[in-house]
Amino acid sequence: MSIVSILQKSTIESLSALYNQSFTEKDFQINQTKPEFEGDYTVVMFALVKSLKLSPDAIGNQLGDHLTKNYPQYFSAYNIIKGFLNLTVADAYWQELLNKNYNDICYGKKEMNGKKVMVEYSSPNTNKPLHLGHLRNIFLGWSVAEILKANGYEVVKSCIVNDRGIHICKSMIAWHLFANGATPESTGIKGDHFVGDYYVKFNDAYKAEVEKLVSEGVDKATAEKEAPIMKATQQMLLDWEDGKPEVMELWKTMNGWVYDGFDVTYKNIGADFDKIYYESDTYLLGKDIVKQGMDKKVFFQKEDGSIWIDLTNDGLDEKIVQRKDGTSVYITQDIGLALQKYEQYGIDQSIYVIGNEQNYHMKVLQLICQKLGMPNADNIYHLSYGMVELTSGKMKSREGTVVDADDIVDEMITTSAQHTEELGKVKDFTADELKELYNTIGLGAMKFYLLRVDPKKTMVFNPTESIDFHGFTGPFVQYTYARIKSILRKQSDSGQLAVGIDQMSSNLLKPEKDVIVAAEQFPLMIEQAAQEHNPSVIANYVFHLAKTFNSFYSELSVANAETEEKEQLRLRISLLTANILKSGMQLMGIKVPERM
RNA sequence: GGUCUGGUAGCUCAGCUGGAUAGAGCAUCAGCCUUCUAAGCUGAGGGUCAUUGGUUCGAAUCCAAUCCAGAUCACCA
Repeated sequence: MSIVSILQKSTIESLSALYNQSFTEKDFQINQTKPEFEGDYTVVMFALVKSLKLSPDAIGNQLGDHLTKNYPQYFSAYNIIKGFLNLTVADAYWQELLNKNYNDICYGKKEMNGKKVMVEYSSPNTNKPLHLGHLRNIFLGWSVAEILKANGYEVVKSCIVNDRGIHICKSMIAWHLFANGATPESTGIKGDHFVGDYYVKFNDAYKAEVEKLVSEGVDKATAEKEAPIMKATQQMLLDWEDGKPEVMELWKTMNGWVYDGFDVTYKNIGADFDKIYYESDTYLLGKDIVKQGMDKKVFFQKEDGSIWIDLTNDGLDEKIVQRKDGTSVYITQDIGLALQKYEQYGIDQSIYVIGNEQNYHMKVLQLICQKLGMPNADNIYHLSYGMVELTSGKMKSREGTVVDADDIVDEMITTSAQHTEELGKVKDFTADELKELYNTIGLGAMKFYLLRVDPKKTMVFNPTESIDFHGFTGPFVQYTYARIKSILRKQSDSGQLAVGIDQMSSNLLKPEKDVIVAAEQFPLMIEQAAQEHNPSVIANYVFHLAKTFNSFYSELSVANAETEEKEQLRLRISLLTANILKSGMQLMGIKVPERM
């Protein structure tokens, strides 16, 4: 149990003993004591004043007295300042916490709880390579999956690949027209980029055709419809739906190139999936559901034959679920897939990592699932994240301001290599070791930068800032870890960690205690991060712990401690910190190096 | 126009289930490497928490209105 819970419980018990009144945790507030005051945790008295009809200071005195007398193993001293009861937590508590957990690499993680969650993330189109926005999505999805695992959930990581449709046909047509049989192999271009280039070529050609038509006197709307390349694309989509062999062949080949490219990127950044869905398999799902929905009178048909749902009572509009020609729309297959996920995996919760531009869509999807009575509809959760913008504004593919995922990752790794070489601390590393280190640092910087911000907020990507390795960054935390490992290596050589220190003869010094206090909060942070589906909780925490440790490191020596006992204590503090930094970073998909 | 987000230091962000003098990092300035890794540490300056009203012993935090920015409201996906 955390010290905050202990304090809550014992305060409730004390208040009941003192005043014969019962309270709950919600009746008073507990905060960490501000550094300028004496104490570790603070009970705020004001909320109790009304029901107890006593002054804040009077309650504080009686409560502080009672707590220190009856729970001496937890609270050793108190003071009252302006209605705030500041309690000093007994060294024995911190001591015990440290001794119990210092060597536990699973510290903070929970037992399996028997619940299953699916996290869907990444979900790319197969007509262009991944970009910075996908990276935020992927890192978020992966991290949330890890955080849920740490909280005891079984997690299935999934991905829906948008591999069909008019936009895919665009790059196919462009390849057909302009490639002269070129392939990724023949050009040496990575498959996803190769296909993406033809998507761009399509748009260029299309634009030129439209302009030409307009200059010939055709009005713009007609020109956009009648441009030959667009008509060819639409024909290709029909051919695809008919399963025309040569179209299917081209489609498979080009998607294959894209998947080869994606695989490389995923591997580089350490992303993976347990289940991949393809839209070409799922796009017909949901047709049965439309029928069922009609029977249940959830849906209704208009005179032209199209099928709709009326969501006006829920503050939304009417939404189409099937076109008048009987084909299904985007949301219909989503309903089908939502049900399929549940049927295949029996998941208790279904998380969708999707940008906030689809808030409306996801709200509609959940409402429809609920109205259809789908078993887990209430447990659909849209992890809605904000767009990544540049300092110059939004990324726009048409203006070529999109930051490519492979490019930015390469850049981060190159920068980490330069930086590491300048510092010259790992000159004895082999080429392979160096490569691994550069990857660890570069990717660590990248992931930390994207995960440290609250997911739901729009964030600004500043290239210069993102490759900074100082301060609130991944490399800072990695560096702190490497420093600790350096201490531990030296000490374990001399077998130091064997000696017990269950009884301390001297008090904890401030820097020592600060680190333990921070370490004690790790389990709460894992819980909070899971509740909020928010990896930035972990990023902020891990940074705070690393910072606290660095202060400790600069003020006190482990190797040359005043006494044997202090040396042991500090070794344990160091080991505990290292373990937490490692598992905390792991929750964000970031590795930590033994040396850097 | 309807709905939903957001507005905190020069910049990027914490804090938002109400509590003490609003915190970090970057940038700027001043110190600290003969002692466990200076990718570090210590300190300084920097704020009308968009604005106005309300609720409260107490508001960056809750409520209302206003201003500003963004998203969305397709028989597109």
